[in-house]
Amino acid sequence: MPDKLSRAFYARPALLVAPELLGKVLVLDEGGTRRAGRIVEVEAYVGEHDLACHASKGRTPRTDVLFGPPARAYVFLVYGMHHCFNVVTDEEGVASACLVRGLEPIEGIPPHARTDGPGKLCRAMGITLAHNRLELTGDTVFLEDAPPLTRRRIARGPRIGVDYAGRWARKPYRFWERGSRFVSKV
DNA sequence: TTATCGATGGTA
DNA sequence: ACCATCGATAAA
Repeated sequence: MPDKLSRAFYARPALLVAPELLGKVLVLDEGGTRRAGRIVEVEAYVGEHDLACHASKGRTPRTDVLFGPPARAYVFLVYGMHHCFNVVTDEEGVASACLVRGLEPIEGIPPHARTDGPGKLCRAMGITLAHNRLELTGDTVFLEDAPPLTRRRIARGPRIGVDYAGRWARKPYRFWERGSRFVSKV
């Protein structure tokens, strides 16, 4: 049984955590059901000054969890129907997170469910607002350790869907496993 | 109390 | 290219 990622793993800058998340295993364990997938695509949202980060709108009931301690889930709803799952990173007070955008199914995911996109993977895993703010050091939602990807297997580019964020939209804060078919289509 | 707007995805 | 659909947010 692999180790659960500790608080210390998350308590670092999002840009450092993001590429290291590749290859790690996201697990949802509820009511006797265990669903798991290997992370193949992530984006870093680095703080209040990052105009693409929800925290740039200030500390509100929604963004509060981003300002809190690391190792918590940040789940939000976009377009009224799609959930997106993030892990909160860095020290308490630094409102940063990593968005998981692609998963390679490992366990408990329905055979035809797709996991190549932030909304799709949440549907496949059964992640909803009910999981928002949960401690990733707990036993319901967490990440399991796995060997890091070699640098040559990691590709990097601008984040998706944040064109409104000006120069922040162009920063290469998206990381994915080169060649994986579970990376979101754009 | 009401209006605006998405860190998307499915269909055409 | 269009649009479904709803919570958060800001304006009124």
